[in-house]
Amino acid sequence: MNDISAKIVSALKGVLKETYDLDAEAGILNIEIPKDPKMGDYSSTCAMRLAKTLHQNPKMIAETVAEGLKGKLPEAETIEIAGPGFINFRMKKSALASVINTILDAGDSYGRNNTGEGKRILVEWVSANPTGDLHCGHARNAAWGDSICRLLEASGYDVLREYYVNDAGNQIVMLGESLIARYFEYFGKEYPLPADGYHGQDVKDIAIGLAKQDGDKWLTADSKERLEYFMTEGKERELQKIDADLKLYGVLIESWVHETLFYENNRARINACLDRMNELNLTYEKDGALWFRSTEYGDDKDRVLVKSDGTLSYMTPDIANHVYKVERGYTHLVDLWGADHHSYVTRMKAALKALGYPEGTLEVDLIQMVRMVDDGVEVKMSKRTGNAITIRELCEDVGVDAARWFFVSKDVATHMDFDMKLARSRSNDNPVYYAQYAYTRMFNILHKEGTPEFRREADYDLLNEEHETEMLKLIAEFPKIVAESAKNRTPNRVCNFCQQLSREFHSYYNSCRVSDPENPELTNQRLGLVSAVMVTMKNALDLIGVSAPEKM
RNA sequence: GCGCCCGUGGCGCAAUUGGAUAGCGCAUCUGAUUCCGAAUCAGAAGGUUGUGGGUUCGAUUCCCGUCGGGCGCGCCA
Repeated sequence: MNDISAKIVSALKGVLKETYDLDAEAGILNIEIPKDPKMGDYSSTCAMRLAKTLHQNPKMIAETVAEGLKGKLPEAETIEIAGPGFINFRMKKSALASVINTILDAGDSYGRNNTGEGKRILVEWVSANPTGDLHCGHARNAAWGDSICRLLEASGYDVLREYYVNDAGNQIVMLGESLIARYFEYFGKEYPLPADGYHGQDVKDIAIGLAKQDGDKWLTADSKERLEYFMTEGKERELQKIDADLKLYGVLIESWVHETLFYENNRARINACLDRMNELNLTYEKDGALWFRSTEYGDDKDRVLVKSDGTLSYMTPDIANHVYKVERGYTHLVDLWGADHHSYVTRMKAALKALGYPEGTLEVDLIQMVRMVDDGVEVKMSKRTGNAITIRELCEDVGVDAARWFFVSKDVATHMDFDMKLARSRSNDNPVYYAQYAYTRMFNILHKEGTPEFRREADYDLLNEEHETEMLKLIAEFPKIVAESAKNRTPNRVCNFCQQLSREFHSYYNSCRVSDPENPELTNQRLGLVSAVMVTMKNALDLIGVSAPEKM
């Protein structure tokens, strides 16, 4: 909500109270920008929304409300009724332009809002097994999650960015065995490489690194001790690479929670969960295994917690993981999982519900599959390594900005083809550059030799072009867009916003000259507008992890 | 078979969360640089929102059916 629409809302609220003795809720008073600017700058649908409760024709309500608004909204130039009961407001130019100073005062923090204040939210994402490099399937997850965190932070939430490291399962044993095999190979010795082990070049490289660092002492070492060592080293080195690749990709993780944490002290945290579940009569024994009665909480079958051989199913430590999040004071949990794990959502929600946490504690965004396509052909493997294309390769190939824009601009609920040829192209086909080019154009205007220095004004009354009005309305919407994108976790809307603002600006640039020596007054006001648009654009791009270049 | 997700111009995506004549890019056609960078702009053409019903002032959006595509239905992780 910006200053202007806030004023409209409060005026409407007052009138509804006076004439109908009605305390209208926020949803009813929602202010919109009409698609067609001819309708007005802002519009309210409250008359239509109230038709039922007031038992009146929406058009009549609209007329009554418009009548009541007379003299109460000095910022409005005209208030008109249209269609089935829209109330359309055309604002005075100076009222719309007041947002310029608001933005220039706020600077980097323009767009920040307090809609999430007091809410503690833990976002867990990426969470790939530390057994290999992150590939482009993870890249969609990583970009989306990071943008969600940026949006939540900008909206005042207390956010923790977390990565869950699956380092307790059999896959780490396989990693250790695979490394040992490659280590032996380096010294020309035989050691069986497990069939379901890791055969890629990346694992080989780690083994070679260890061989160079430690020499051949592990060839003859105690086998148990050796496996322990290669597992730990392998995991650590894989995690370092993952961390480095995420940083390269502009993704920040603050907290790494290892699955092994829950196994510490004889499974202390896991057993505490299991004890709680037993006490609540949520479990039973069958065929030598311990089961969770998840069907009583909406699942289609009961799930095994402790297998008949005494080891734990994947879910069990993960329940402890989620309990641990809540224990640290996070009341809202968000997980980003691959869509192939969708059945797991019901299971985990069931567990949390059964343990007594309120409904809605956990929300899961499922990320649909990505196909990498280059020039119309699906690319399954990287030519260089024989494995899936890694995030690092993707960044080197198409650039961080293009990669992140492409992944964030499409709703993760839809299947996606990532067009590498398009992402790579430095041409007008590529939507990233459209937005970035708008930014460099603005920068150029302001920093061109001979452009006078902008002086802040009390009133910007000369900005009468239609494009100017449209841009003012758009940049005024930005904090609302940030707030809603954070709440709904839809960073793709920020991409749309960047596109829209760029389009408006490019169009303006071609129809009006900003810097006009003949008219210093108008020039100064336009410089103010361009500065404000520039601040907004930079902040918007930052939310999706895309840079705002001054030169291209 | 059951469950979850997705169907919007030729292609890729939007649509202010139920609002007005469904928008944008690519591709196609026509134009625009003596002037802040043409990685740009202006215009034309292109649609029964997969399909059939329902809910209401109003549906791309919500509900039910149906068709098509993807994914999942382990004491794997």
